[in-house]
Amino acid sequence: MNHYGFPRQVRLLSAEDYRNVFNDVTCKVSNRHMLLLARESNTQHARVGLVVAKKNVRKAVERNRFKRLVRDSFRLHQHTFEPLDIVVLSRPGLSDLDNQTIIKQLENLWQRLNKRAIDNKQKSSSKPHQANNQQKVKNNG
RNA sequence: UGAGUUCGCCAGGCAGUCGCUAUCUAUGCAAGUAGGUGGAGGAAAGUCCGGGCUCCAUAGGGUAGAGUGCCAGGUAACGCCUGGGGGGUGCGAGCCUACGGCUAGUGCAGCAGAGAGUAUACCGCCUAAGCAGCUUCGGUUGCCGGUAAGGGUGAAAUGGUGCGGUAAGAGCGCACCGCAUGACUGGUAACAGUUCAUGGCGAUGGUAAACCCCACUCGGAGCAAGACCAAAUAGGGAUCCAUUGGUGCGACCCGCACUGGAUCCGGGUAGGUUGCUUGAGGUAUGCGGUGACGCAUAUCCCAGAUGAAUGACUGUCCACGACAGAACCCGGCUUAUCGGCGAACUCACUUU
Repeated sequence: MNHYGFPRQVRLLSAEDYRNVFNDVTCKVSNRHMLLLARESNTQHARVGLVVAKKNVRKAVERNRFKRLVRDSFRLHQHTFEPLDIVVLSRPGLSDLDNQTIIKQLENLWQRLNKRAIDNKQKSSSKPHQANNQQKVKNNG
């Protein structure tokens, strides 16, 4: 088993996967240039998906660059994550940053996201009533 | 050596580590794993033209509408390219050119100016026949009249120069130049001409990216085209026969299809598969052509993703790396672009 691969299992593939995340966001982390949304995954590992709007990043080259950096950063950090479905969104001004700063910011955001996910887990385990409610919502949606 | 013109080519290299994708081989029941090989551009861009391909009807006739616009050729086709002609521009190599028709018709033209299209009499020039005034009786001034040579206005004032001619002038006449028309010669043609004849030239001003006329071209929609598999949902769908009425075919008409009856049973939204890369293909050589390009032979297979691959990091070298990312595929055009290299040619200067 390769520890730092990026196969199809760790990506969000269909429109349905994305819809699930957007409809039921449990963790939300952002800075000036990007926004991360996440919810608990149905799988045993973390998965990632990308939404880069043409409005925010005008040039195709820049969009590709950002996507590649996110994928690479995720690939290298994937085993530190809780099992989450994560969507990374772009914000305006992203194309002005160089590779180094984007990677640094991503590492920071990964950590914050992970921490929040763990906090949520502890909360739900300490209050089983609330956890049941969440379970119900999931089943309905 | 410097300045410039045209054409062509390249688009950081090398090594290591970790990845992605397609494919081949090995292994495995399978998921996969290991190894090999391929993996963005000259513009992939804008979507401005032209094709292929697919469906609509097998896209046929006419009208409307749109496009193109010197000539010839190339091409699958073009609004592209090549060669040639005319015009403009540069000392030159070259570059630019929306370059059919206003002697078919209709329309348009600010300011200035007397007059701007059936041209015009403001100043000036001429005239003393007629009328009127003045008069030293010679004339002179005004009206009437002639005149487009001179001034002035304008982007533009209806051939130019010279001589004759005249009251002053005028193609009014003549010579030369220009122009037009018709021959002739050369050229496939556009067109050209130290050629000939005819015309005095207020013929025939400009504007057609003004309507328009002429010639030629064009059916529409697009890979989210279309085909197949197929949860859900709805109750229809396919084939044959018949051709009065109704509906549809996305400019309109002609025209064509469907609706009716009989027989048969599947239907098709989410999602998936396919279309999807072997092609008007590249490279080399030879032949034909001024050239665009064509033909022949040999050889090569050179991205095919689909939440969307072709990257990140480190080291190193140097000229310190621009514009920028395929999405059905080609041919162009246009726009963006750090720089580097090569070839041919032009001009200037120096040396021999």
